[in-house]
Amino acid sequence: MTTDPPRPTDAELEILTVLWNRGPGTVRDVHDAIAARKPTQYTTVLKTLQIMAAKGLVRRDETQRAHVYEAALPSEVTRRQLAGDLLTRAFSGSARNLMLGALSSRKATKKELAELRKLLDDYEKGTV
Amino acid sequence: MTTDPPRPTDAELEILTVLWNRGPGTVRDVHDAIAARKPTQYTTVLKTLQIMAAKGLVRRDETQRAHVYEAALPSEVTRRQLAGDLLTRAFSGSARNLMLGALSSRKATKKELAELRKLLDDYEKGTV
DNA sequence: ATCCTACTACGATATTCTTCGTAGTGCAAG
DNA sequence: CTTGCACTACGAAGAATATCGTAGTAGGAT
Repeated sequence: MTTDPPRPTDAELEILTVLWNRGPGTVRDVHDAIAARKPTQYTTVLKTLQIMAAKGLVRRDETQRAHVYEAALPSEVTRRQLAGDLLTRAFSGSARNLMLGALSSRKATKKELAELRKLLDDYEKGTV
Repeated sequence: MTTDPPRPTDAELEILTVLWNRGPGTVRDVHDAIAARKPTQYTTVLKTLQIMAAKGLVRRDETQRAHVYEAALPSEVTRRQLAGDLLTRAFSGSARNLMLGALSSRKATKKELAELRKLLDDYEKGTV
């Protein structure tokens, strides 16, 4: 039995987001995506990806000279972990209060509220 | 204009939770609450509270020999910050997906789902 | 006055996080 | 073959985190 990968750090989550959005990619791919938004050295991304591989957060395919990295877990699983973690640590398990915090952190559109209602319905039906 | 206090760390959040639940208290108070759940040295809590005071996460009343600490911000504000932060960093701003993550991290009761629906209604009415 | 206890202050350590520079290597172009 | 480039490996350093031990002090009890 292997242990679950630990909760990703901020920098790691940023990289995971790129891998989730674009699918598996090389360090170059990830770096380009991140450097487009903030100045970052190539080797910083490389090193972080190596650490993430050691932690089991990403898998690495070394058959090519430029290794190809892939998120070890689908975004849903990691997100569930993060949401559940915050729910426990900061909200004493109250989903209601977590949602309230999220909603009040910024304006929610009517469309989003409708989505949320539908989600509750689907959840109750077991559709999701 | 003062800067907002930074996002609390795990250990800091644990202490804030005690202060939110019990109101202002001494290091002794906080330590007793935490040590009841996991072995922790008194001075660890003391040191962390001192650091938190320096960061502005808590306020300190030194008029008594045993200083009295108080959360600098109400739980709602810090929680909003944390929820908003996770919403942005891990969920690309999708409240729907954050809620899905929270719900799927553990079973939700019928009562809780009702609470959530009511929250959406209240939010739409501006009641909350 | 002396002693004991509870308290604060603070240094120190180990670990993690984040970033970056340097060194080494394989490969393709000339 | 030689050169240059893109890539990996890795050490290092600085900041943040988390924990604990020691030293010093205030104040009440004897």
